Amino acid sequence: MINDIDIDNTINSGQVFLWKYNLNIWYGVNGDNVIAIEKNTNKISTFTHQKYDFFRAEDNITEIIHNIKKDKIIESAIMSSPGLRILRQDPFQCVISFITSSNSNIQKIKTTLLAICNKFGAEVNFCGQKFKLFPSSEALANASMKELADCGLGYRSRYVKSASYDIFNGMIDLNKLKSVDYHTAIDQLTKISGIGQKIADCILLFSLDKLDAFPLDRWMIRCMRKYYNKLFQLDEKLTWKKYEKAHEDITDYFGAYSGYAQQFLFKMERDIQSKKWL
DNA sequence: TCGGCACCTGCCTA
DNA sequence: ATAGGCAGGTGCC
Repeated sequence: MINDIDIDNTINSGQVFLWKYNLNIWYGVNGDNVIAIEKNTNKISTFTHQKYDFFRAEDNITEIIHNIKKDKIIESAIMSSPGLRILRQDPFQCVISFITSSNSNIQKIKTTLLAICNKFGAEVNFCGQKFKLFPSSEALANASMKELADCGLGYRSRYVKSASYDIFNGMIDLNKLKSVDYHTAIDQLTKISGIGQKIADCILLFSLDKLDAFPLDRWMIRCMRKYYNKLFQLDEKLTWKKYEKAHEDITDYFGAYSGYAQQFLFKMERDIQSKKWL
């Protein structure tokens, strides 16, 4: 239920970038919607009023935690971020967000995504404030390389443009990926230029309901090597095959909700290293 | 397959 | 304060 969710822990766990905090309320852009949630009361209001469980309040968190709690390490990760949830984001925004995230950092990702919204997104009024919505795939597919580069995308500009085009013209149907299994979905997503295994895992976990996705980024690889070197052997740098193998071993261990385990561990490790969030 | 390397550029740190 | 290295990877050879 919604009151079990800790908004600070959830927003500040590296899943989303277009959120800001003001006067006890968190505001976030999600596709063509803006979501406001009051801290402490967790009272939600949205721009479009559409019914959409963004915070995954309907997840049976008790069962999920019971499932993933396999050892002392994950147990302490769960304890240190109570109320942390996986979010259910707008798929297209999620795709662009994580293409943008490659070889970058949270602060810069946020700056770049804000620039993209400012340049291409529709302006709306909500809660007495102005917001820029996330642009459509059509808008970004038609953007010029210079316009995209001006947002700070750098060499990722062409990835954003071609991914937007692939999605706009229907070559990739993101919503359809919600109803296929993990492997089918990851095969489809990694066809998109600029999306490798790690970014595909993020998209699957954060927007396409694949709770068994376990993104293995630099931080998670470091984390698994630090705490789980007895259980899994993974190199600093993973080849395609080694990523697949590690992912399989890890999800065999943590189970169907491995993605939640990943999020707790990721959050814990970044907090230990005092890394900044939003 | 695997390993090595280039890559935009804003942010952070020494 | 300011220059230089680095950052939640990926594609290409």
